[in-house]
Amino acid sequence: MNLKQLSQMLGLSQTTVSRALNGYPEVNRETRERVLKAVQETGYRPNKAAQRLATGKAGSIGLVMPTAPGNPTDLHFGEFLTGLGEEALRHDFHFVVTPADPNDEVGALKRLAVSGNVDALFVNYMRGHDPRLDMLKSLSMPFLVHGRSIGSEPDYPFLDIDNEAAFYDATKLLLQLGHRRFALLNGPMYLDFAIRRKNGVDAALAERGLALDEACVSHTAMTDEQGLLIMERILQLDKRPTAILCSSTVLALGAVRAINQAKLKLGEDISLIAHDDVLTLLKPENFTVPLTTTRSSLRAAGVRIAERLIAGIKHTETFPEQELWKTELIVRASTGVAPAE
Amino acid sequence: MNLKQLSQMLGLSQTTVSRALNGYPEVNRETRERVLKAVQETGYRPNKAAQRLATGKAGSIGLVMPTAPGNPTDLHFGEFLTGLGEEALRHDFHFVVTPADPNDEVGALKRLAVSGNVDALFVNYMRGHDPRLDMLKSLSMPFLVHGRSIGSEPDYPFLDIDNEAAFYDATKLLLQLGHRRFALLNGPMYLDFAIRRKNGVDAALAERGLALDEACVSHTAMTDEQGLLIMERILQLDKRPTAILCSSTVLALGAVRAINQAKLKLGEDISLIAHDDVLTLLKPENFTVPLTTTRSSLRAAGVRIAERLIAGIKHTETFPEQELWKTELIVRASTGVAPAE
DNA sequence: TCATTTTCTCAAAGCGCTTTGGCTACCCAC
DNA sequence: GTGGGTAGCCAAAGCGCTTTGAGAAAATGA
Repeated sequence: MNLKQLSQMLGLSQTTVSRALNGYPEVNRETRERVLKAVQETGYRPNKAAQRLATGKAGSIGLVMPTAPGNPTDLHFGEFLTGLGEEALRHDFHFVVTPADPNDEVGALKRLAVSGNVDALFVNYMRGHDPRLDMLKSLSMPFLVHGRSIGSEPDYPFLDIDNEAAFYDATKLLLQLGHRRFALLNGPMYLDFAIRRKNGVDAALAERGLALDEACVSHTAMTDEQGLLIMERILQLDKRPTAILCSSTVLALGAVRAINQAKLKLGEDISLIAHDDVLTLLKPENFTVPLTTTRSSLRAAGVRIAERLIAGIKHTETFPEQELWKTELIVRASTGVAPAE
Repeated sequence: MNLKQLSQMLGLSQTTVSRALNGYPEVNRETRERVLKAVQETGYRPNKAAQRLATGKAGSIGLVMPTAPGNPTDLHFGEFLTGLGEEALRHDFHFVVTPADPNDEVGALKRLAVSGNVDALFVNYMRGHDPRLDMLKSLSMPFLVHGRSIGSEPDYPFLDIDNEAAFYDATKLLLQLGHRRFALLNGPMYLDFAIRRKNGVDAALAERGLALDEACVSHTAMTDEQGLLIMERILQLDKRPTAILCSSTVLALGAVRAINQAKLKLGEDISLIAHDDVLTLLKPENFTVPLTTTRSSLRAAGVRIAERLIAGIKHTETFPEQELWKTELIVRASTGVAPAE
């Protein structure tokens, strides 16, 4: 069933039927009702590809899903997607998800953009001096960045959390509790958020004339396995740190396991603060010793980003183009006074 | 840059350029190379919507993502999506993901199908007597079901794991270890896999003249919170079960927490077997007491399903239309001899 | 009453691609 | 030298929709 058939059935022109469906004013009320009724009965749905071709709009948001054989599933991605979906649902939007090798994200994004089946693009996993930014700016298509790109002119629309402040505050808290030796379990070094978080830690330590020991800083994928491995290594250091900062509760999961295995008491022998993306599965309060965290909901970010992208497509974007969310520092039992030397 | 411009630039007709690009034989080798070079230089990409309209094919797989405000993110969905993506990447396919309220999956699926921007459909979270099946069969579009639908004629293409056998075997093992009182922490009752798993347990118990106590069977969302709650309740029963079966390691995560809190020893005071979807984050071997599991990789299923769907679209499907994967029963430390009465 | 506006409808063009069917050379064989 | 075959190219139709520009009918104003 297509427009032609439907209009023949009704004895109307395609024009009129199309207008009736799209809410144009120049259609008689009776006629419109007749059309709507016929649509109900026949179950007619306009062909999206044709609509897209004719209008240039398709009600869809494009995004690249980094994936490679063997790579672990990213919990954070799923949580974020849930947020996007929640909002897209309200507007009858859908996503076009292009899987891409993490090393070819710029290529994948370009293909997606020129393919002509998305109205807007979204990018995340931002890197320092991210090459995708120039490409996005050259396109005449709305886009939104989750995160930022240190080293690039901040003249693009983004939503980010204040990673530097989050880790500055967390470090400050630990300093106040008397800790002097710190470790940082961070995400991959090339990612923007990892850079900023480290900057936050560095800044807070510098104020006290302290610095991170290189042996106590790691930049890895954010899996619990990595957390375990690195923490095991760190715990074997001569002068082991008493304060641990983790870039994700997923890393913390492994780190805590290592701490337990070493028979150390979390919150007494060793303190830990993790960044909490509010992952459904991994609640910091559900750890045997509830974790102190810096918190910011990834899912909420997804909702907000979908909201802004859709507004951008409909040209109703009135929100500020750049948002920086503060994180909350929530103190639970994994932080305590530094043990005596 | 579109076909018309490109062909004018080359002094060729659109036909010839199109043919050159799509590998048709009736194009001179020289001409083809000239075209390919021009494509390189101009960065021309065919408009997908137009291609779709002209050919009816779009290189995309449609799927519905169940989501509702407040609903927890489903870890299993993400893991599966990773698998789909991994395979789609190899064939330059993408997904069109429509978020939908879990109560309107059939409607969402229909919209997706008639929208004309997917070549094939995929459905999961199958229910008993699933209403989507009739709809799918009436469509002339390839589709594939992950799971099955008990109560419906099995005349549709599917990939499923042998849930009944998995839980039959697991129960059998526990029986052999001397257990007599069982509990089952299952997924939602209306879902096919939950029904079959319960059937498996029932069958194994029946062989010994035993049966599940209704108070020891739960049907809930598969979150760790639910696992905790239910396990806490079960542990307070007068004659508490000594053997626990869990439909997911996520449920087991909560259940184990309850067991620990009750100061019971897993594998001694109480035994537990969980189904392991091989979630990246939740490895059964990483539990404090490694879990005995029935294992089948959700991600591998994703890869396989993408493979079959794409083959179906390209009309090269030669695989069996219906696949039933066996699960592995892997014994670790969470199962032990039943405690003396 | 006629001119003018308003209301409703339509035919046709166009979005960017693929594909059908036809056309022109050119070659070969008899 | 004619007929048939093949290689290589093209014009035009068509996919299903939206939108432009225009026209007929009805309503309005003087």
